[in-house]
Amino acid sequence: MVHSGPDSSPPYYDPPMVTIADVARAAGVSPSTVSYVLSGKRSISETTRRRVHHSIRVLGYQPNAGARALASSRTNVVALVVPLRSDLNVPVVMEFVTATATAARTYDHDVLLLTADEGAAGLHRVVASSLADAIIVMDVEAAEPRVPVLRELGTPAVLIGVPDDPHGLTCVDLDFTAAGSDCVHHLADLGHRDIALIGPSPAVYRRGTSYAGRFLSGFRRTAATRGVEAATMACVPTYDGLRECLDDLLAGHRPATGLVVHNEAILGPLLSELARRQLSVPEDVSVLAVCPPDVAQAQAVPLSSVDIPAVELGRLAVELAMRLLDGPAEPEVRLLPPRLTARGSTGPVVA
Amino acid sequence: MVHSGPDSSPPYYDPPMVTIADVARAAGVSPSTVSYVLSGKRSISETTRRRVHHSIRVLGYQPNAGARALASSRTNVVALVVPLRSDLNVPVVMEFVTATATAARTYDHDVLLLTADEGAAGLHRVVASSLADAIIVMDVEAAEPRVPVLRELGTPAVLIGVPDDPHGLTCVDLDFTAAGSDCVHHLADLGHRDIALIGPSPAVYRRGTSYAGRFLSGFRRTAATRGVEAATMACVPTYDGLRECLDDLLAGHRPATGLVVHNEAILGPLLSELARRQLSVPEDVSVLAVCPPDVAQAQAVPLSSVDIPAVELGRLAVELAMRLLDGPAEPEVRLLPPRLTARGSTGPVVA
DNA sequence: TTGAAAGCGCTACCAA
DNA sequence: TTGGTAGCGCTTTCAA
Repeated sequence: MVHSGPDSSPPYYDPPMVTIADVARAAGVSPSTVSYVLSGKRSISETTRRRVHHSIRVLGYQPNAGARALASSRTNVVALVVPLRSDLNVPVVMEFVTATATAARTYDHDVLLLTADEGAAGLHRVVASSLADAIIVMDVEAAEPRVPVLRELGTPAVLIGVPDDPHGLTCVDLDFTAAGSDCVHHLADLGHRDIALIGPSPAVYRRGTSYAGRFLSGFRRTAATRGVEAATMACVPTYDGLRECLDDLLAGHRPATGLVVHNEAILGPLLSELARRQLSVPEDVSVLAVCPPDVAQAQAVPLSSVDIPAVELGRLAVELAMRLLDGPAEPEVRLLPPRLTARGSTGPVVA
Repeated sequence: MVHSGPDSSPPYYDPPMVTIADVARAAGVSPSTVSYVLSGKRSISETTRRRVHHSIRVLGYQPNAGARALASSRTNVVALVVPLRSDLNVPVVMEFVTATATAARTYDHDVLLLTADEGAAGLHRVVASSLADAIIVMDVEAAEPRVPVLRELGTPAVLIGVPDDPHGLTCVDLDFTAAGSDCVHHLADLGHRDIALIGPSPAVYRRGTSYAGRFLSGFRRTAATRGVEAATMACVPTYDGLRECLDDLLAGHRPATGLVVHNEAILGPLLSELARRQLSVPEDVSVLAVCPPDVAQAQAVPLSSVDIPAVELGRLAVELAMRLLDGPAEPEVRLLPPRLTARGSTGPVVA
């Protein structure tokens, strides 16, 4: 006997597609009426609306995305360009990605994922093929090569980060300049006269990553203002890299008593290494991190930190993108004010 | 004087859309010919092909995705469902996501991002609205609630992870059972008689996350075979959680001399805490991790580890999805054999 | 308040 | 080897 029954059915068969015409027929109205019920673009009598909604539910109707995009020139998709770099803060990036996707859904949009390695060509492709209505770009550099493309594409776009020339573009970010400044103030207020910034990987600075430079300049400027001695070092995110940094920063005749760490990946190693060197936090050295709150909490010593509000930024980016889609809006650079939370890893200098 | 000039132009204007008809006209052929040149679905004379390609390049033509999807019932998009959980291994998830996106591009596909919080409804939505041709699902649980939906949708799908009943579904994953087993063998071969597994968060086990259970059972079974004493503990991924684990595992009259760590987030804290307790690795205690190689390398002590091949898995998942799209294919569960790399954190028991 | 129907840009069938 | 053209399912004008 030949195999038969449910198991011999082909693995994939097309499920019966329900169209707007099916709904219209079932509800006893015209397709255009169904369309208008869905879009709300013209007034519909209460009874008609109910009948239509009922049919939609019963038939399990879902508008065909392609057809809708073709007819309306709106895809209801936003493209999100994520960095591939591993020297970036992975958890922050991931938080951002999920926040964006979640926020997009609240506006009835989906997210198309682009990787940064496609570069400007990727942006072109997505726009020219009408795959998305708007673009959100992460990991923006100071001299961002994608910025001119974005401008000439004329597609609604939101940058996470601020390039040197944000003219005509919508950007959101944490106010890293203020963050750098706040960190210095916090430590200076506690009496520290010798502080140090342990920054991201040299590669991050080298390619002019927007936030790194801004944090650095806020840090330096305020250090000068407050008259504190401030060393700054890029730090390769490995245990050895960190060790080198510490050797430099904690040696000498005026070792740093306060460390600002703008490099999430080495927070753990830093605390281990300090412990190994018999330095206790915050008695011997204060540690102030720049990272998401949950990361700060999870360390061996809960860290005082300036939050990186990835979720808020994601939400905000989507919100601004939607505003751009709704019609011409003034380009703006929106910087969220930093929030510093003391968690016990920073304290007064012990004489 | 009223503002005028380039600056007063509206921020977004529709760029002139180039259609297949434009290309056809420019090349002096019919639209269908252009279409066939692009799809390769029928033979085209060399001269025609060249003329068409030339026009495409000159005009900068990009096929409209919506129109193409509507006409061909193929979106060239795969949906990727990512977990939102923060108790998961974020870097692994991110590696996987980027690997998937990159691999998809090599097949001329894009990736639509879905978050797991949409659940089965999200799968429904994407399929019913023809947003994607195939679905890749991460973070699969043993009694995966999305599995029945996936089966009845009949859409090509690939799971990362293996549910209890993978019947009719295509799955890829690391062979975690073998991985658990290999870890025990490695330590037993080094002479360890008392070993322990520090696993993922209790929440991960509680919801029956596929890989966690399989690793655990491989670990236990082999421990029994080899006659070694094997403790197993779930570990909340915080410093305190870890401390508790260690208190349990290293105390008693037969403390563990070998630790297998299937919890990436606590690797750093673990090493710090061991150092704090004056236990050196591997002299006093061997540590064997399950994590991506770069994470293992970056620790204070480079860790012997079983690799989690996120990139390979992403590629493979896409590859299998593409195969499913090409026509009926046998469902299969593809488990990658584990690879254990010794990096010096595991050694013989010191008597 | 509703319907009819003309496309949106592309694919793929039917002809040649 | 090529062209003509009928749709794919939807939105949106134009008319009633």
